[in-house]
Amino acid sequence: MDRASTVGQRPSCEAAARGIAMEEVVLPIGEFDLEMTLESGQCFRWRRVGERGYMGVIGRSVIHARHVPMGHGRVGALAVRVVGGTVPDRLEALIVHYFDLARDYPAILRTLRCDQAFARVAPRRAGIHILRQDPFEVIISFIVSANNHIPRIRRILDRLCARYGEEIWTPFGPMYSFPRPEVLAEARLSELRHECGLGYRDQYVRATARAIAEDADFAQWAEWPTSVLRRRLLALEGVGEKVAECILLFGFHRLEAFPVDVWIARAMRALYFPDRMPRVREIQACAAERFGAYAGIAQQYLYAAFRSSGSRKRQPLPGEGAE
DNA sequence: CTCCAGGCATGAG
DNA sequence: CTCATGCATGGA
Repeated sequence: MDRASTVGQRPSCEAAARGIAMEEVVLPIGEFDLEMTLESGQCFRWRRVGERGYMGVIGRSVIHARHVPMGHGRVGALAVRVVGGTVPDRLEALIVHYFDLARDYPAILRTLRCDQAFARVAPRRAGIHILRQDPFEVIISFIVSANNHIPRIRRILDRLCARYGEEIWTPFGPMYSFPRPEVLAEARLSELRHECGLGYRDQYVRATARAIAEDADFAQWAEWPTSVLRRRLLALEGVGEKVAECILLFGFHRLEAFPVDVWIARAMRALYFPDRMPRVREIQACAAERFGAYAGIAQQYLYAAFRSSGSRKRQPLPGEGAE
């Protein structure tokens, strides 16, 4: 039978049209931990498939990635294939770039661990990488993240993509690209608010989408110095201090950016300000001094350590528990 | 029921 | 400049 006819209305879905027998690319990954990275709160749209697998959208490609443990060695590998959408020319290069696999995270972690307080609570293994996500997706995602729970952020973004993104067929069901700025710019507020569940953030999302859609220079933002870019981000509706840092770190790969949320404030207080709650400015100055150009990576390890250990109530700090 | 979530915009002092 | 308050929503 004619396979292509089943997706005839969507000629762009080459991977789907050819079935899922796409070749699998296997990459060495060192200490990289796919699960920790994808569950670290920097991205919201990857979803678990099976035991060790994850599926997500990178650009117009749907990627399935799974961790492959290697024999008796400590390090494993990453098995990746395209299961929908556009087939990239060089899948391996795309994956190395997206997961930042070429960077020496273990060396960075060793440097960060020179700080004794950090070393006490940080993991020994550099499992979490900073992804190279699409800037616009990160901007909208973290506007949505403000004063919100991660599970709900996920649901809101899923609905946003299903409604305004483009459908990409996969054997696991439909996936969606992230909506383009021009599309969100035209969205109806009531639809954003009630159908997508954005609540009072409806206006922030649309206004920001409009600002970016109308800014012919947006593609150049990635070339701007961090301080200039930070200013520009803060001018977007719904983007404050914390969200701007998240966008710098997760959307523009500025590894010195240091988002301070409630968890990081608790962590930094516990580590460096035991007898008082410092201001955000102090926390950032402290982070810049101690973690320098890789403050953002330190932040991710701190966030992971404190978020997972925290169930609302007073808790022993990670590291001061069982010793 | 209340409280909180990877905060922000706004207005008062 | 700093500080307090309201805010949509839904899970705990």
